[in-house]
Amino acid sequence: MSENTDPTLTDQWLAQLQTSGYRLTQPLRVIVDILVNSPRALGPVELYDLGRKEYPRLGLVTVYRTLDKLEELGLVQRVHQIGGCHMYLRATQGHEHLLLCTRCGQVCYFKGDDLSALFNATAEASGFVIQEHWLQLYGLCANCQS
Amino acid sequence: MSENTDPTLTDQWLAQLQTSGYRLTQPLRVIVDILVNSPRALGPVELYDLGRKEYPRLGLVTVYRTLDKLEELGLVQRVHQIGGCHMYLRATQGHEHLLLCTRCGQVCYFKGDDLSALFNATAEASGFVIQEHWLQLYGLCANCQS
DNA sequence: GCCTATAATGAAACAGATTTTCATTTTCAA
DNA sequence: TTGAAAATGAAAATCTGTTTCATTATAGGC
Ligand SMILES: [Mn+2]
Ligand SMILES: [Mn+2]
Ligand SMILES: [Zn+2]
Ligand SMILES: [Zn+2]
Repeated sequence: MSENTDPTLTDQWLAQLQTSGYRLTQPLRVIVDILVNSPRALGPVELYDLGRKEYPRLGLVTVYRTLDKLEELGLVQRVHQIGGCHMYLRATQGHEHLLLCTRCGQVCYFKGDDLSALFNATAEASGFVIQEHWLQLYGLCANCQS
Repeated sequence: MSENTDPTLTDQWLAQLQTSGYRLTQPLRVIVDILVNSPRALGPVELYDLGRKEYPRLGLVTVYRTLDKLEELGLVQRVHQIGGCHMYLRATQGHEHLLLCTRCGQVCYFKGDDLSALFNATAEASGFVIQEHWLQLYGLCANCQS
């Protein structure tokens, strides 16, 4: 196990996985522990490399399968990268959005956007019925500003 | 050439490509014409199939290379799909965002979001300097509501 | 604690998307 | 018109992600 700075959240995830009918295996525990404690989004291969430090015979296939389970349960979400494919990150809680550091990848969760006026105006102008919105901010974290 | 409903914009793109040092080839013209006139985002293979109707010996590699050029010049942008890889679309002009139909893919460009209050509050709370934002709305277009 | 049904794993093969290589063709400025 | 250089397209290579299947680990019943 790594330093496990947040055992409570790890346990919550494991409990939810078990409740949902999944078995708690060693590879699963390792992957959950890494994701819960990561300050930034991780790609499958990154997660695989980190995971093998804890559990050397981990397979990349298991990483993909575990990410699918966690995404299905809403515990992680995809973060789309500007260039290519996406990475995974602890999901936002309720109505939160992401603020990502463009230099180090540090992620910050925020809430408090009220876009209803914009939605109404846009719906009226376009004739669309608006169902969802997707908002993400980019910037420099406190560390990376120097 | 297809029906070419907007020759002016096609010409603008070609002029900008030429100014940037690119040669105006037949495959390039075909791809630009399709993208300028598309009402929805297209994937590379879709674009390839459409392109071959106009220019049968078009290669898929050329589609990829042309999309790179157009993206580099800011003429097209990627649209991230919920599941996997992205598609390409005429880029927004200035400060516009996208509203996409979840059923037929129809795209609508809109402007008028004022998120400055949110940016200020979030910057203060997080210590980040905010550089960019990414906002995309999803809904049902007028046609798809029935 | 031991046993067993079955879920989960990982190696290998497969599939799909994108990139690289390289010989040939096309563009465009002289 | 000509030729240097850019662009093209076929084929091979690379990278991601998925499927298959034999083996292993888990959880629940004893
Ligand atoms: Mn919101
Ligand atoms: Mn994406
Ligand atoms: Zn940073
Ligand atoms: Zn529609």
